[in-house]
Amino acid sequence: MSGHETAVDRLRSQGYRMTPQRLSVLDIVAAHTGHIGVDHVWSLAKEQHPYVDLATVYRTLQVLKRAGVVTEVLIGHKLHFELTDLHNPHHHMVCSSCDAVYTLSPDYLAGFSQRLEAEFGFAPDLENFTVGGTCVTCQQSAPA
Amino acid sequence: MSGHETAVDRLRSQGYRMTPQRLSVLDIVAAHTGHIGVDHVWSLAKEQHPYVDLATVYRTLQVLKRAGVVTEVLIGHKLHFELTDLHNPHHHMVCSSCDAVYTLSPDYLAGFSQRLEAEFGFAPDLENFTVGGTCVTCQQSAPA
DNA sequence: TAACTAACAGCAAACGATTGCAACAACAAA
DNA sequence: TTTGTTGTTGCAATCGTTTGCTGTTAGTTA
Repeated sequence: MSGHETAVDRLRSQGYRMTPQRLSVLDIVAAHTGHIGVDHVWSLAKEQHPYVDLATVYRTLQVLKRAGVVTEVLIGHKLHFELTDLHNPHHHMVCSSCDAVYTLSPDYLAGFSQRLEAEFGFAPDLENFTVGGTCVTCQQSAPA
Repeated sequence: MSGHETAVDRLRSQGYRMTPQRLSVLDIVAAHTGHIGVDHVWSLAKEQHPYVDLATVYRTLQVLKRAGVVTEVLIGHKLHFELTDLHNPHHHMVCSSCDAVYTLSPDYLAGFSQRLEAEFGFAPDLENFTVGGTCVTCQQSAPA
């Protein structure tokens, strides 16, 4: 019905329980193309569970993130989430001027990641990785 | 006396004004070896200016960051700052498990940065860049 | 099926950080 | 030195996010 039995299984196998609220949040993020803001998730969740608390939405999203089911993207000062696409992994570039989000192939960071692992034993969290900076458009419209 | 005339000049040339509060914050960050948390800056600043507000400290640090005088490091959920060392630039790795901070030579990201510039015209803000992840110690003590 | 227990939801309070506003002060120009 | 303008401060309110607590519920066991 929902198409993410695997996600539910992964959650359960890690000792998490499936509650109606969690299923709802998972459905919302899964149904949304691209990243979705927390308050947007909340307002959609309230349509199904009017008494669902914002804290529950936040906690659920962190649980889903920890389980590897969703990916976190920090846009401006707000957290967004998207369904983790195992078949098409990518990182994010976010323009700190206009909040535009660009996806980035893992190729761009593979070498970097391997060097950190090899030389420092440091395992970077690249799944929830975003680089901040300034996009082309904003560089042209507001030169230094 | 303070040893950062250049920093003060840089601020003034960008249209910023030098207030006692700003000088105080700048002195505190400059006198501190390594990164220092915002609340720590505040408590030290209050010794000289008892009525200085936390908002002023935050605003001042953002001004100093925008002017390229200090560098921002996100440790856990708290902002830290250090004097930008033009002679020894570096990035930061932060362990999300134990909050340990490691410095990283710019060499590790030079290629990455150049590719983003060349292929997307995206100018990453590498000066205030931190990679999150798990350090060696925490990987060993808490295996997956 | 009923009983148990660990995890969870809702609520409210707290956290770190940012912002709007009116009084104030730094700097330049006269 | 005085004046004027514009950036800055302190204060309080607010933002987005996290956390402690208590009653509730999912999933297990018998």
